[in-house]
Amino acid sequence: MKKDITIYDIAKEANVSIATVSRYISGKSNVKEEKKAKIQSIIEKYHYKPNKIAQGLSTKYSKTFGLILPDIMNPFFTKLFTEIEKYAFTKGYSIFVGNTFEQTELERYYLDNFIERMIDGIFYMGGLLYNTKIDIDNHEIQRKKNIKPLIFINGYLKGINCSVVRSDEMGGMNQIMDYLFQLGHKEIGFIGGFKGAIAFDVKMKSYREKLISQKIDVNENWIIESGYDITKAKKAVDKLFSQKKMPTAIFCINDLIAISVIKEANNLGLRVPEDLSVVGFDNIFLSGNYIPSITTVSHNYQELAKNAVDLMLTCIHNKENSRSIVLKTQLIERNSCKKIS
Amino acid sequence: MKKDITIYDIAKEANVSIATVSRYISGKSNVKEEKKAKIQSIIEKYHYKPNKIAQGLSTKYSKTFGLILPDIMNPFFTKLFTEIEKYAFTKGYSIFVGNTFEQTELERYYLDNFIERMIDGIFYMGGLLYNTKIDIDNHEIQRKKNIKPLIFINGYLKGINCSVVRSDEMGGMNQIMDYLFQLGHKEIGFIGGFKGAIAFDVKMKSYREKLISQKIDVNENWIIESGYDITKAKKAVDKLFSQKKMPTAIFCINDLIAISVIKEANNLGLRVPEDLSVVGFDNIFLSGNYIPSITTVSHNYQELAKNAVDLMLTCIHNKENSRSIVLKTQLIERNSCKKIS
DNA sequence: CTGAAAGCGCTTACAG
DNA sequence: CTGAAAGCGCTTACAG
Repeated sequence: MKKDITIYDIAKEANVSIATVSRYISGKSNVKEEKKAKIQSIIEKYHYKPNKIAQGLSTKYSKTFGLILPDIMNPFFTKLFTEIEKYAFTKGYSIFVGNTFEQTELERYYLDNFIERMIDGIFYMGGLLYNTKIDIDNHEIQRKKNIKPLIFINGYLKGINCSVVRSDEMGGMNQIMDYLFQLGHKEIGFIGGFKGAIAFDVKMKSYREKLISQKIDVNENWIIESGYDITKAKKAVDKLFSQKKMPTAIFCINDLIAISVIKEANNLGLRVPEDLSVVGFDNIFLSGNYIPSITTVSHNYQELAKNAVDLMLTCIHNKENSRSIVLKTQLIERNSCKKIS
Repeated sequence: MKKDITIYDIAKEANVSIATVSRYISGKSNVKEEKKAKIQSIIEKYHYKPNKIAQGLSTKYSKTFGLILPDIMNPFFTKLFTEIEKYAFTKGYSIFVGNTFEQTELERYYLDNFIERMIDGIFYMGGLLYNTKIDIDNHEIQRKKNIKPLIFINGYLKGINCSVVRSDEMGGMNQIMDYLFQLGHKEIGFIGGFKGAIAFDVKMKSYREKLISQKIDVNENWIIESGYDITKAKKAVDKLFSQKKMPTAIFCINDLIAISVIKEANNLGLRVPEDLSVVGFDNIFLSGNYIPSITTVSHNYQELAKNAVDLMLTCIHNKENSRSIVLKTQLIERNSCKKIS
């Protein structure tokens, strides 16, 4: 563990001031050509890298973002994280992720931790968003938002005026419903999520409106709020399957739940799509590799990430007012649904 | 974006020096009770949080770790990351992840980035480990290792003397082979990975030794090195399936490949396990939810993470010499293998 | 184009 | 138990 070499060492050996070295490295000011060459060679000689912590303290920008999400084991979030991380990296930013496991408590810790670490902005994609008791915490987030730019991805908190970048989940859900109608389904179940979370509410709204538009009664027994976690879905499925009358198709709030539904149907001797049609949401990389492959709605992950980061960057530098960016979704038709008569 | 409040503001209002505030917060020195109370109340009043960037610069410890891995979309890595992040957080550490997408180039950038960000230690679980041309880069890692503690998780680099925390993959693979033998399989294929990577070499060693111990000839046509990525497995499977003679069982280097194999078998009209037995490795959360559920070997993720972080902590503070910690694996028997006669 | 100096927000010997 | 001061490694007006 040898001593780090600093800008002083470089300056000394190059016979210039540290200011000159700093200017050369940042490229923001002109430096005489001979000096440039000299400095560069010494930098290379020692493999010198400027200390970003020191830069951060000095400039007040740490070049890091914080990312709050409820469960990075869900490939939806893993994918979004990956895309954000990849794109942010090209802009010189690194990411801290706060995996809240859907615990409000942990979310608070992370938020504080991010502030302590001088992150330049917060991407918020879950946690409280998935909690119905959000009101209590509004002021908490609100305070953070007053300190650092905060951008919601695929959701928002009531009462907080923030920029948001999101998929058109309403549109996606509408496509799913239309698709199921087109296949002849009128009896459609809805599994997963919790009331009060945007990801749920939006889809539920479409679900009800679409059914009504087809003059189909909503069967409340076919709506089961069971969260987003694959481990909790089994029970929900059993509950649905124990109904006297079963729907012919089930919409699942995400692909993980869809997998769980298909798996449990299989355990109970029902085949998908022969005996039951199932559709998911998110188009995680596994949905195409499941048996059967799962019909779902895809987000444009890359664009979501790019837009979120770009928006964050303008928020940081131009203090821009809150904006809302909505991206198209796409129905991915695969083999988990069957036409019925 | 209001002005951050600092230790100076607290000190001023409490009528003490910043040193006293600092001592109170760190808890490392005694501070008179009245002052404590006063300071505490002011801290709470302003929601003051010490700036970790400044602390880092001052103490030389940023309280962050860097984590290098090849593909966080693979639930094996997501899980390991989650466990490390969770445990490290309890110790006050945050994590930067460097997702290399198996590109040596990116790995170098991340390594440099970590150093620039003054991370206190590096967890290394992939990237170059999965690259056969590691020799070229040895000195690269070696240099980093001389700057910061570096711990390998589930692998190591030849020629680098480093601490490593790993699963007993040899033992796990032996269990798999014994299990297959016990079910009557003698014709066993091997899909995934690349020669030169530890995760592959160890399993391959067991594979060959076990076959030989049973006096079974190794059929080189049944060994297909196709990497670790689910998207690249399909071709490998097709290649194996186009053979005149097929094995009765296939070992897959990880569960993602196993999923891919089962899926492709299914596409080709073969049923698992009736027509073909398949076993994976890693016990990702999906393997129990696939159809059929997949027999695999599980790592003790939580212990792996805990041991790695604890070891890192002692490396940082006690400059301890390199150690090797090996954790037991466990065969998880599910429904992807069949007894044959 | 360049350098001396102040400042970013902390910690920690040192002296009392 | 406490404070003044130096230092961590940078950046950036300011003056030239």
